[in-house]
Amino acid sequence: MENEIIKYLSKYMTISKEIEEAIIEGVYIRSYKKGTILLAEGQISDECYFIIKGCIRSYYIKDGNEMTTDFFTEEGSVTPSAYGKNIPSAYYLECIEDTIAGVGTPEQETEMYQKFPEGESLSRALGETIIAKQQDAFADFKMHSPEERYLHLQKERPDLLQRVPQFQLASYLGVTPESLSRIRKRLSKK
Amino acid sequence: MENEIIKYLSKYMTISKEIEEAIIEGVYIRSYKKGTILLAEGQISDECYFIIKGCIRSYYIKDGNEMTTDFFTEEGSVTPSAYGKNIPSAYYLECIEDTIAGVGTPEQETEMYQKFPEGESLSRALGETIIAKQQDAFADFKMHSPEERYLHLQKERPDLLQRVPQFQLASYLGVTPESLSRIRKRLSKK
DNA sequence: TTCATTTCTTAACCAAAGTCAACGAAAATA
DNA sequence: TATTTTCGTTGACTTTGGTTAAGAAATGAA
Repeated sequence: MENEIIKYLSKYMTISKEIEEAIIEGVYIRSYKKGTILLAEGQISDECYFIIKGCIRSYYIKDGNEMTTDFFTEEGSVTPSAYGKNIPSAYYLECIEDTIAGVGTPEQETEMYQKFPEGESLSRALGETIIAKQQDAFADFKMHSPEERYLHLQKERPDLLQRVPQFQLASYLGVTPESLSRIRKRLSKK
Repeated sequence: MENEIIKYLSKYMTISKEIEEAIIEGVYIRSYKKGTILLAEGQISDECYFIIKGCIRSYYIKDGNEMTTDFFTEEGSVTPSAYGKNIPSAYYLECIEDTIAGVGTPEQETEMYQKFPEGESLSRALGETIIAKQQDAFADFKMHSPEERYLHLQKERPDLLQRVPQFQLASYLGVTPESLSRIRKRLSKK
């Protein structure tokens, strides 16, 4: 299980044996039932997750409606924006499938940084990559119509169309469930 | 001038006298004429900016049209997503006003990290803050109609409505210039 | 200042998305 | 399994935004 985490991190920098061991020691593995709320709006967040198996959804609640902002699946990491900051979270994190994840805490992170300062470079590099990806995703969103966004999702993350309820995909794509249904109908006729 | 940078960074962590001096030594101040392209699509980016005075716009070009993704003004920092990564930039950076900025380079940064490892914590903290802000902005965008987004902009960054051409605001808001014109007309009648 | 270019506004038309409501299908739960 | 709730689809209607085109206003350059 921990190997998955090392594999993931290796994409961003060379992981020494020592760091590898520190990570394996520090991170603990947990499993959650489908429907588990990992973080609720207003809560202080003190955990971040690395998904080994399953799917986590992040969403806001606006006017009583859920507004899905992202889906995280295998090999994805979820760091709540309020993580370790002692400020209440603006959004929810929910396991929409039975999920197994590596769980990290600020304490464990700080401890690791003290032992291995290189860890901080890693976090920084990872953070920069996330920023770049988010910028691209946002620009892409603005540049395309809902229909184009659906097609793009179909191409890039076809698994989501299978494993995620449609009304959650709808808000993720920035349309109503009715619209998404119509988009799918329109596309199936081509 | 350098004081502005220190003031900005102080929001995110305590800056010791030593770091302060290192920053002042390392960062150099430049001024750019309105219209200067700081970074073009396809270019390798090796500079990041801290705006002391002026305005920088980031935009993609899609089907020959400019697609504005952000405006950075006084006390804002601009780190191209490809900064220091040796990969070509996906977007442009342009000064849309005469601009004075502090300029940082990867070399200078690395040098600073070696002298002051705390600098890395600072970068990390700053990066996390940027990620959180981006997430919120993206969620907000999806949650609101173009009209609501315009009102929000009017409330949060009223200066932009004055200093930025409307067609650039339009793509930033995710609508055509014609639509933005109509939205403004609609709102003026209330 | 004058001329040319760019930007903003308006109008007409069309396509797409939002809204409201109804109904059947699927899934969760007792 | 039966019952209840949630989810997905469809239809009718309204609102909004995209497109195209034209002209007015502002901007910048000669």
